This record gives sequence, C-alpha cells and structure tokens, in this order.
Amino acid sequence: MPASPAPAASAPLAPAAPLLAWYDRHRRLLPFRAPEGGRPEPYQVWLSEVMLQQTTVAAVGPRFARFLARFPDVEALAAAPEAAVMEEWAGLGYYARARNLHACARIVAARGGFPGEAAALRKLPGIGAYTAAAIAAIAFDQPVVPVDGNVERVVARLAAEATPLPAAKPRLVALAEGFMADAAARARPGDFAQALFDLGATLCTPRSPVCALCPWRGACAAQRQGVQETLPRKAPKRARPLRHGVHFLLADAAGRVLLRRRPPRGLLGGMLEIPGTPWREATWEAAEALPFAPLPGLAWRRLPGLARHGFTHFELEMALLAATLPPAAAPAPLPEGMEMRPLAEAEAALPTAMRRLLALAR
DNA sequence: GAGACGTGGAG
DNA sequence: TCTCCAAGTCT
Repeated sequence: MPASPAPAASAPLAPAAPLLAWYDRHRRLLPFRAPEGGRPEPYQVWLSEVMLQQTTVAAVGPRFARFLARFPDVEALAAAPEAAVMEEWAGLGYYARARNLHACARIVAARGGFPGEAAALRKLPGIGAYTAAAIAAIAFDQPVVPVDGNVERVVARLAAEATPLPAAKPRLVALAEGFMADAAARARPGDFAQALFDLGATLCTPRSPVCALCPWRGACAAQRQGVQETLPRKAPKRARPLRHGVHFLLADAAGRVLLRRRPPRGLLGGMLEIPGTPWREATWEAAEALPFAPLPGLAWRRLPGLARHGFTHFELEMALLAATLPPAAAPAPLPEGMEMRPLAEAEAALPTAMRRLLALAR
C-alpha cells in the first residue's frame, strides 16, 4: 500500500452550472482577457499567465499592454535580444520568468506555434503544471483545471481540507480535476478555469470571504462548519535575515552612470545593477568595501541614508558611495559586463532594489 | 521536498 | 512597521 495514496479524480465537489452562470454575469473585464466570445490568442494567454505568476492583476495590466506593444507576437519576441526582454521586464520581479519567456519564444517560433495540449506545453521553459493547464484550457479548450492559489483556496474550502499546504496540494489537485467529470465544465474549460479564478479573487478571498453571494454556498463544507476563514492552512514561514551591502555610483561628466550585468542565473540574474559588495549579514566598514569599487583610486563620498528592499527570503539594506569621473579621463575600455547609461535610461532598466539605491542620489 | 526567486498593495 | 499574499517554476 502506498504511503500517501493519490486520490483518484472523483465526482465533482460542486456542479459547474451555477459557477458558470455566476461567471457569465460577474466576470471581471481584464486587459489581458479576451472579450466575451472572443478567441484568445495563445501568445497572449501564455504571456499573461507568465506575467501573472505570483504577481497581482493590478501590476500586470499596464505591463501586459506595454510588453505586447513592444513584442506583438511570438516571432517578434524570439527575434529580440535577451537583454531587451530583461529590460522590458524590469520592475516585475522573478526575472527567471523573462529569461524563460525568451527561451520559450525561440522554441515556439521555431516549431511554428504553441502546442495545444497541456503535456506538451509543460515541457517548455517557464511553463509548469499550472501554466500548462491554464494555456491548454483557455487558449485550446482542453478539459483540464489549472490549480493556482485561488483554486487551492476554493477547493480546500469546498472540501474542508484541514491538511496544511503544501502537503495538501496533491489532494487539492485531484479534487480540482474532478470538476471535469461534469459535462457543463467540459463544455467550457477556459471559462470554467477563469470562473474559478474570479470566484477566488472576488468572493472566496483569503480574508473575509463573501459566502452570502457565493454560487457554491450550498456545496461548501467549510462554510457549513464555519471554518472558511481558517482555510487553507499553510505551513509556517521562516524568518528573513537582514543582509547588508555597499554600492558604488560612478557618474561621468555627461551624467551617465556605470552599470554592471549580473550573472545569468540566480538572484536578479541577467539584470543590470549598480556595482557593489556582496550582500552579507555582517555590516561593512568603508575600508572593507572599497576594494569592491568598480575603479580604483577615486574619491568616494558617502551619500546620506540607506536603501532598504525586501526580497522573498531576505531583507537588504544598502549604503551608496558616489564618485565622478574626471572629464579629462581617457575613455578607458570598460571591464567585461560594464556599461555607461544615461541616468533616466538606467533607472528604467534597473530592478526595483537598484532603483531604491538610485533614489538616494537625488 | 524545501528553498531560491521580486515586487507592490492591502490590512 | 510588519505580515501576508498574488493566475508559480525550478532545482
């Protein structure tokens, strides 16, 4: 007997018809969503799904439109240099998404379009179980149920699942798959998926769910038991350590600043940065930090204040030293990975952590 | 399986 | 100020 038997897809937790009827009246009008009855473009569904990974609808709206204007189709994206894609993604976070998006575009353009089934989509870079199912359901009408945080919450409440996440995930996925046993869900897989998202985003919310308006009120075990606010349970999070860094803002007479390209993988991988020391838990003395300056022999002055930025797994506090390149200095070839950019351009291309640092210079 | 991986908004 | 969390993926 298996240690933790994966539950087989079973009878649906709740009927699809009331949810779809609710969706037809209350669906959100979102900038990245095809108009009612309109055929969604696979490219746009894919792009929006990747942007929406761990990112709010409000943040994605304007960035989706801007990205689409710059890279209108998968061929245009595939033809672009990776640095241009990274720059367009600046400020959105989780930069591996941008690298994978670009790699995925090249594969898709080469094969002449997106595959139409979840299993094939799943093999592409940056497309995991959720995104594969979302694209398959929304763009290709495949009878699958994408399980995101909304769906986890809705299903955990319908079933009154008390096991904390992520341990409960396999069971929640199996229960979500069960929805497709209902012919009404199979008839409209894309709408059914988006109905689940909208239900989770507007009624079955993490705090203060609005059960009185829920089309699935009668089917919800958590609501019957009065425990909806406590579900889904989650494993406790670890504390985030505080790390420190010292960075060096070098400007030339023309007002350009020195930037450095970070290594292709890892934290802020492939993004530009203001050169600095490593980030560590111990604070830095000036004498210790100076060897990390991008050029030796300059008169660095400390700018007042500290830039603070919270990453997922640590908090960062950065000090900024500034220096100006003498106008007469010969334009020495910059070291590998370094470039000078006008201040405004640098600001647009930098991730938020680095923009905070730049703000100290004003 | 657990940790790495960004950011901004809400309460 | 601080915690939570948002249409997750990769290793």
